[in-house]
Amino acid sequence: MSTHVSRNPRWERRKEQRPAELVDAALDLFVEHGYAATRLDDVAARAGVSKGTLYLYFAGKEDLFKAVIRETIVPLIDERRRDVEASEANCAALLESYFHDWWKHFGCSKASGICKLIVAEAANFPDLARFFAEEVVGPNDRVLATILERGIARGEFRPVDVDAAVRVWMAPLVLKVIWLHSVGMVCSGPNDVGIERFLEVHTRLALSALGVPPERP
Amino acid sequence: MSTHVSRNPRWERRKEQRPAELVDAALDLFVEHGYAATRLDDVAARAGVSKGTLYLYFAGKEDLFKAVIRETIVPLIDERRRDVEASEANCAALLESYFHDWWKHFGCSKASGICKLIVAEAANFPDLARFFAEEVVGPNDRVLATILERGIARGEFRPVDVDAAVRVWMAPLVLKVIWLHSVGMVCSGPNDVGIERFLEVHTRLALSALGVPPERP
Amino acid sequence: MSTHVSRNPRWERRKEQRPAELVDAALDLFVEHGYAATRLDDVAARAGVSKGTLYLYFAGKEDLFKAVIRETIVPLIDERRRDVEASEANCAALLESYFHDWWKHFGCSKASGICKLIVAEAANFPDLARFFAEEVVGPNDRVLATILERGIARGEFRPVDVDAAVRVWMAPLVLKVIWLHSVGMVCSGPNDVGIERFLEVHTRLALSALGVPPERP
Amino acid sequence: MSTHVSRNPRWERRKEQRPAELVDAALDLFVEHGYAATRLDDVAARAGVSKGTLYLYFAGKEDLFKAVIRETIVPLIDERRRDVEASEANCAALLESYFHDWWKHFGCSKASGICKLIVAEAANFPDLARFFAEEVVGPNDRVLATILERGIARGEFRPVDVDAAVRVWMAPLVLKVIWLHSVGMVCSGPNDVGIERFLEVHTRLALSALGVPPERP
DNA sequence: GATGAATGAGTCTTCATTCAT
DNA sequence: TATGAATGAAGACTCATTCAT
Repeated sequence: MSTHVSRNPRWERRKEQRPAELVDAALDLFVEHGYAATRLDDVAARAGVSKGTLYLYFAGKEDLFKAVIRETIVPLIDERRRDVEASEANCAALLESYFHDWWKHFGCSKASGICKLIVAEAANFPDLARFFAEEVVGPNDRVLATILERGIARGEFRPVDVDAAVRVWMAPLVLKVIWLHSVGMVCSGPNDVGIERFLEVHTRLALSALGVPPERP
Repeated sequence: MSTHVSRNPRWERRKEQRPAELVDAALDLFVEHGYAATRLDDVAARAGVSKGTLYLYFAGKEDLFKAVIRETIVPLIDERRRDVEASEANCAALLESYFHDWWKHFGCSKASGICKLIVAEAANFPDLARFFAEEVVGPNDRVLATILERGIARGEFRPVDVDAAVRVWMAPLVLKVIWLHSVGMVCSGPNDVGIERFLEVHTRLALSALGVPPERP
Repeated sequence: MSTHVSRNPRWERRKEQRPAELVDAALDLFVEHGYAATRLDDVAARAGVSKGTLYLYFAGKEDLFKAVIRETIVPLIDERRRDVEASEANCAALLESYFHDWWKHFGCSKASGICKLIVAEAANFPDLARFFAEEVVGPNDRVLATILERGIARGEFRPVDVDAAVRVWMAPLVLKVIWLHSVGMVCSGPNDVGIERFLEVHTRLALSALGVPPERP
Repeated sequence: MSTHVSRNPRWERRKEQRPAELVDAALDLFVEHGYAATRLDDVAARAGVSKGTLYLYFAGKEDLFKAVIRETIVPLIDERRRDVEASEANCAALLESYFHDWWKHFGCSKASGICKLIVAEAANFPDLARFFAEEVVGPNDRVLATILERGIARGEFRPVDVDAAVRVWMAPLVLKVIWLHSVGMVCSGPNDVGIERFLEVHTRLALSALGVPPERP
């Protein structure tokens, strides 16, 4: 094993890791400053490479942006879907764990900052917004819809308008995410409610509306 | 009461209206394109003045942006509070009309675009975000909380965690507003639900959770 | 009359002259360095304005380039055509004066540097090449063709293939122009021939080929 | 005769051919796009090597460009001179075949693109322009001068100013070459004349001017 | 020798801001 | 007051050149 210590070579060859490192750096900066206010120089610097290197891996700013979405969000949605498909719990428990897992695996991850980003930049980058709506929002809604449909079919839930209910019940989670990555970053909001209590109440209200009485342990 | 007779009333009135016209034009463009992508050239053009004139009334882009937020949002909050304070209906009806009125007077107005703006630019304008949280979100939440507290106190509603429920139940409306001003502008989302049906379902689910059975006509 | 001497105002307002000044500066630099090697910064500097000002009058580099052609060459061609149409000399004299005038008004002007430019950049800016071929080369050739056709019709010239002869007889002038703006700029060519003698010989050879015997004074 | 047995003949031959292959690829691209618009990446790719390899053989873009000019043009000049020196035809026939051969061996070859290159880049590469003027234009003109002088000396041609006539009569061929590699690449020019007819007419007009009557077969 | 990942200076272009008129 | 011509700093992107492998 060589004990040779390299004397600060001007750069290092890391073809494999570079894209992921760049996407990672870009995620941080895009989420923090928004799309327009993020300079590619800074992304490169944070990834520890020069501006030019970035262009070896991505065609430009928009391409990088798309890569960020593809690499960071889409896998998380898939994961969520697989979890629910594999679950054999009763539907009330499944709904509860869905909300909690959604938060645990996505909501409180860095990647959730993308939601704010998309909302902020949709008008200027319609392609990205459409991509996000189709690849993220649609599939994600489908997972919750599956739970509701299953519960209603089994008689565990009172019948509801599933499509509308999905939007209504995803909203608190999504807006919480958006809030935390925007206003929540600069001030503790008025009557801020801790996430645990928030999820608890949200779940309880939804189950009540579905006709599931509170458990008494 | 002034006895001053203006020599050129039309022109002077104009002068007093200028700032409002500029704020109006700026609101449209900021909502549509976001802060960074909005050019002052375009704001001036839409207001029918030259770019230089804009600088007679505002110190710069930031100042204009802040004016837009402050001038546009504050009046709406006041209006919302007065409406609810004046109501004397029963609480279920009051809740229902609150959601519908919120939409009718704010959600579908041009001003609701501010929500998206704040979220998108919170990181770059922290003081505005704080202002918004304190002056808009807080008071607005308070109105809904009042309704819930009154309903619970009167025994019309089952007891709930009011603060948390307020956040949960405002979220669908707020996110809808944000969505319509962003992704909704460039594509019809997946399982899009019309606003009427959306409000209906939302109200019904909330009332169910509050233990109010559906009316039978 | 004011004796006030302005103390170096940071800039001067010259809406009318600016475009012409910029086109002028651009002509110099484009001819000297070619299209790609000319920096807009330098064009602006030579015109005495800042880089930004250039963009007030031209959409970009290519637009500026087109303007240079339009403003500097096209008028000269028109002038040539009007001269010939108005002439009432015999055709031999007309041909001779055409060659000399072409040189005097165009060949030795700064504008003739465009010929080299077009040739050099045609591949990268096909639009410009086509524009030049249609607006400059075609009309210019037509003028010479008119002279030849008139001479042949009147029996002053021996019949020749007019279209081909036009290309053959314009070539020495055009190539001379191209040469002087390229190789001729950096060295006095081998067996360089002064322009007067060159025109003389060219005219004489052409007239000989057309069957016009040399004058004996 | 070397007794050295190369261990890997194919690979070694390759090594010796590399520079020529690179020059060849560069000629194509320089002629097609000009100096500035040609990327070394593309040159390397066309030669089937990596960009780095190019730098093993040439100091940089300029060096490669100079190599292209020098390597490509010199052999052609020599060839042209030898051809004419060897001819024993009468001078009218010799002149005719000179024009046609010039076209056949040089004008329609890839190498003729150099003419356009030199013209386009003379200002940026003055030493190349001088080299071209001395090593190419001079010797080439000399050949035509030789023909004219011989014809006049033998009484086959009417006396003319040989130096000037040489420039006049080379011009149509050279300009044709330049045109075909520039404007001709992107549009069929106005009153375009096929090369055969062009050469025919050019030769006929020159011979007429030299007092050689058309042949009657 | 050969490779191609990495570099960074250089250029076009945009737009908030200034200021002579 | 109002104008809009002029400014210049800033950022995306390119590509000749270098150098670790």
